[in-house]
Amino acid sequence: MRLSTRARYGTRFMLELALNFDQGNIFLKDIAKKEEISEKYLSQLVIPLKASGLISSSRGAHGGYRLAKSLSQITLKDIIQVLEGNLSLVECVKNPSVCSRVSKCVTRDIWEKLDETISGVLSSVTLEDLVNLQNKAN
Amino acid sequence: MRLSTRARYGTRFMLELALNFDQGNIFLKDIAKKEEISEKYLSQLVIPLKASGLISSSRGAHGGYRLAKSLSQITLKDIIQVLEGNLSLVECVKNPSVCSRVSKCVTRDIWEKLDETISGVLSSVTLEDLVNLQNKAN
DNA sequence: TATTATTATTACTAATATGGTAGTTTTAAT
DNA sequence: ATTAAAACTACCATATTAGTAATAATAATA
Ligand code: FES
Ligand code: FES
Repeated sequence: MRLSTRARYGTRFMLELALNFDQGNIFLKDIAKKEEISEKYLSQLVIPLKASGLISSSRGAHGGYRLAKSLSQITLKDIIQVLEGNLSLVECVKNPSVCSRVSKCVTRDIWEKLDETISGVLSSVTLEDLVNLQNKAN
Repeated sequence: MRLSTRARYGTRFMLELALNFDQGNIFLKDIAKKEEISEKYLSQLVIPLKASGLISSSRGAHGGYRLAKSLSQITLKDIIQVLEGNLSLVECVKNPSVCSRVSKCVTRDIWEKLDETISGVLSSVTLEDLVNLQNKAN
């Protein structure tokens, strides 16, 4: 029950974009250095983030990445969902066909409740919140 | 971010023990059959459950497993903690030494909050609750 | 227009975790 | 002694995770 490095690194990438929201395009290279994340690995994570419309990019010199929405419109749930694929702790909660026991399985009801709780927390935290936390810390 | 089969199978094993709390020792073999779980695999999961004091066992003929505490004293958190080792979604929350960035990392605060929320839900559900849910369903 | 700096794409790989199976030994009741 | 169960030990196949490497496409600019 671990959050993948994809989700964690991706969140930190998004936070860096948020902290530099008014600076135009930011180089992936710079974020990788600042956050101590492998540049090549990070460049994989950015693909689904772009495909989902959370960020946009420009190629070539003076290229880079930027948020495609305002800080308050991007939640942790958005980011993690894109990078982990499916937020559910247990496959059969969102995809009942994988379990033959769905109708008689009490534990499934609990996993479902847990999923909803986690989603609730993640969707309540926006990039704006993270930026505010960061600023308060400094 | 998936709950392991260890945790899920183990929970179902514990639920079966709970449903038969007054029947004395229950054979692992019978639970494995009823819950459609590999007998050999399940026999690995009971080792930590026994070591943690949640269940006890008897060998030999007329042996088997039984809960070592009352239904209301065993929570899902107890069970999953034993089978997953560490409930934390992110290693550095409970073990700060693994991350060099702990002091300046805002995301860690969020992961910590999320951990607490999950623990809260899991420790609020006892085997007694599961048994009641099961009985209501039938 | 050649150069340069960036993102984009593709392919591979090492390490670890997961989800098992198989066989043997110990124990306790009959 | 026999039998039926848990306990222990060892192994294994597969999937996932985390990462590297090389190359192509693109866009600014000198
Ligand atoms: S865990 Fe899927 S139905 Fe029980
Ligand atoms: S994730 Fe461990 S300190 Fe940021």
